[in-house]
Amino acid sequence: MLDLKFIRDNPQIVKDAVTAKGEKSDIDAILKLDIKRRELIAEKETLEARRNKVSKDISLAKKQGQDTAALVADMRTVGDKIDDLANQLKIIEEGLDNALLTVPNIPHKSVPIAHDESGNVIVRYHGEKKELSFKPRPHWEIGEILGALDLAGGVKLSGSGFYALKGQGARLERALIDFMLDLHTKKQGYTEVMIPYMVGSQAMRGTGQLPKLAEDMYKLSEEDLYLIPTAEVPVTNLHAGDLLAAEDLPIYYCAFSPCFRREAGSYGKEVRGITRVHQFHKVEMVKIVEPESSYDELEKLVGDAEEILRLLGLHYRVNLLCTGDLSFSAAKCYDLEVYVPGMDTWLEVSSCSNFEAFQARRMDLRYRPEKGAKPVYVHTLNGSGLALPRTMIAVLENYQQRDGSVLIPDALRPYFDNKEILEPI
RNA sequence: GGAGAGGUGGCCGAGUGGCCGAAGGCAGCUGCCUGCUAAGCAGUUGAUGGGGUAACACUCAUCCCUGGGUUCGAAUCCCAGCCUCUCCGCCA
Repeated sequence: MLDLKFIRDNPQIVKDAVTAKGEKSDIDAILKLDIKRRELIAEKETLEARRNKVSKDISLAKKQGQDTAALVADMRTVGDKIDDLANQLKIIEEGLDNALLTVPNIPHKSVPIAHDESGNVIVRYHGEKKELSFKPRPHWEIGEILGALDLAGGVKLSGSGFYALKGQGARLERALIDFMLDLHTKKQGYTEVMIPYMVGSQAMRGTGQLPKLAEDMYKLSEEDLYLIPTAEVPVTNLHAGDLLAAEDLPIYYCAFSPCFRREAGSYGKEVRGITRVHQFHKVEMVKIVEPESSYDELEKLVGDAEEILRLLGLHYRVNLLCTGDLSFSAAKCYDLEVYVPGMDTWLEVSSCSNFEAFQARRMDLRYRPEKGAKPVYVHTLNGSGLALPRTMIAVLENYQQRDGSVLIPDALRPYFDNKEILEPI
């Protein structure tokens, strides 16, 4: 959510941002509502001031035994008018709030302006494609050979878009999770948290999933609860409504969680295997920082995610998203994409974003820069570190051998009983 | 799920339907004082929104869990909901 005052003072900047992100949001309507709102406030408060004064007069007059019937009757009509104005104001403010929730965040100056993903900029590559002396298999074939992946089992249980891991596959995922969490907590300074996997609509609104992405989430019919699409939601909202002290910042959290996504409207090319599924695991990093440092923190965050890929020996690239590809809430975002030879494509395994004060304002998360100073909204960031299915794909497809066995990356072996290789079963 | 208690400022905590934005304490800030530190003394310190200002100042309104209601007037009375705690039941 943007500051209403900012929109009032910089309507053109906001309109440009709406256009650049390809969103629909009627800024002029917001400005009109804002004017109407302030008119109503002025009118209502004038009457309230009068009522407050006269009510005191009534109190005094009564003590002196004077007749107050006329004043009371008068105030009754004033009270009715105030109620009427309050009702009008409520309607206007509800409209205004709803409209404000549809205004996207403004892209940072360093974000390239373009309509679609063709405007994204690859800022760097790491490593290079593995030279394989045979035709690489896609991960679903490797998973079959290893007895690691049970696609049919997932479908049987829950329908398309669900899968099961078995044996070496399940074990490999557990090793990856442990490896990532250890790196974040022991080396990179993150505090591990475990959080609920269902959250209320207010939390979803806080991080910006609602109202826009309601169709992409699973919702319980009996309660006001949604299954989380990412740990970003509960972890960031842990501090919703808080007023933090300067020395509390920066806060670095990491969390392992399942993620649930309806992927409404997605179709086609990615249905094979486990690149796009309704439920998957992810390790997520969340940062709550002071505004001045948030862009430095974003670069560090990307570096922390990259470190995982480097330690796993994977070939990847860093993609700076252009305005048209940037999500609703983000001001700037880098995607990490890893090369997978079996599918011969780049897979997005991490998305690292700076939301500036956009989420903080929605969830009312502030801090006091120094003693006695006014509270200020913090900046929030998050990044995957990493999404598990695609990391699995990357390991399987990049470390596969001619016979279908898969070498375990060195960094992972301590987390996998010092095993070196996954053998066909 | 059943029975009771309670939800007040950064934190703890008092509160009679009208001089309550709210006592008191802690923490914070500003002075003073003690050769450091601790203690002590005096003063000061809420948020949000409107108006106002170059910016302050100033000013008005709202806010005592949330939402309704009663009243000229509600932190205070009534209703509903949410949450916390204690006891009981059930349970991985």
